[in-house]
Amino acid sequence: MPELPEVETTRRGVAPRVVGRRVTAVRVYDRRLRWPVPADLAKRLKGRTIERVDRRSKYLLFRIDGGTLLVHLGMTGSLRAYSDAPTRRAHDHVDLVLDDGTTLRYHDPRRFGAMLWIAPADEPHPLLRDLGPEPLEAAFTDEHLWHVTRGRRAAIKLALMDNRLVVGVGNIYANEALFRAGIRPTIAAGKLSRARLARLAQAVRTVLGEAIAKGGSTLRDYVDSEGARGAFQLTHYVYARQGSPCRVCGTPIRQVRQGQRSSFYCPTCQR
DNA sequence: CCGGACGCCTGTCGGC
DNA sequence: TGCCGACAGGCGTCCG
Repeated sequence: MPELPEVETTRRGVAPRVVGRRVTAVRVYDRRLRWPVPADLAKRLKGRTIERVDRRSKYLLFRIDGGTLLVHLGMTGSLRAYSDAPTRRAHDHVDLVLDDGTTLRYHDPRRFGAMLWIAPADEPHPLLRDLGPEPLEAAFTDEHLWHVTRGRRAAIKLALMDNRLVVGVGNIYANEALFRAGIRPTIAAGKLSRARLARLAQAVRTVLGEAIAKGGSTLRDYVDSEGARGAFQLTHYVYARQGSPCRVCGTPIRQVRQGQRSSFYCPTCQR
């Protein structure tokens, strides 16, 4: 589900609801996420204040005095802040209750997400240690993308989705960025010229930026911290549009498999 | 090191 | 109507 724009939208929605608040109760309904929710999570959090909410890649990092609560939304996860939480429904797994009565609820049908505690002694955490640059920060330069793709025979789309090269770009936005850059997803990364990679880096920035502005993409499950769906899916050029006419030239969009995932491209606009 | 495939899990959809 | 396989916003892990 959530790629960088959806996680960032969640962060922006959640932060003002939780920062400065003290955790008064923790309810774990189901510990069976990607890794078990720590048995002592309540002990770590209760009585502590949430000081900040950061994002690194697709991880949400709740900075709390004494450590960090790491939350990943996996494919189908969502975090919602309720002033008046309804009774627990199917796939609601964890509640954090705050001192003003707000309930921060983690919901995830497929349970590919995670909720972990990072103590200061665990830093740098293995999940965060080897991540590449943030695509919307200065470290993600044309030069960087060129450098890390030299000698790579893997397809450019798979390279874009490799978190060691650049983070946050999942299946939707990899496809959309490649369309905007006019690059076929199947081309070997190492064969692309500096100029084409510069165009791709720019496409990644603009696609992610526009998606954040529209609250992300909602295909099925994703909702933001207030329960609202994203709108960016309405402007997808290729993702899930196989057989439909390209919005630019009218050629039917093609679908292929790469690395067990679907790729979509316009055979005319992308070479 | 690199590249590719496999699970993890539930829900949905299309074909028979 | 029911059953069955394929597929879905991710990613750590294992294999060659």
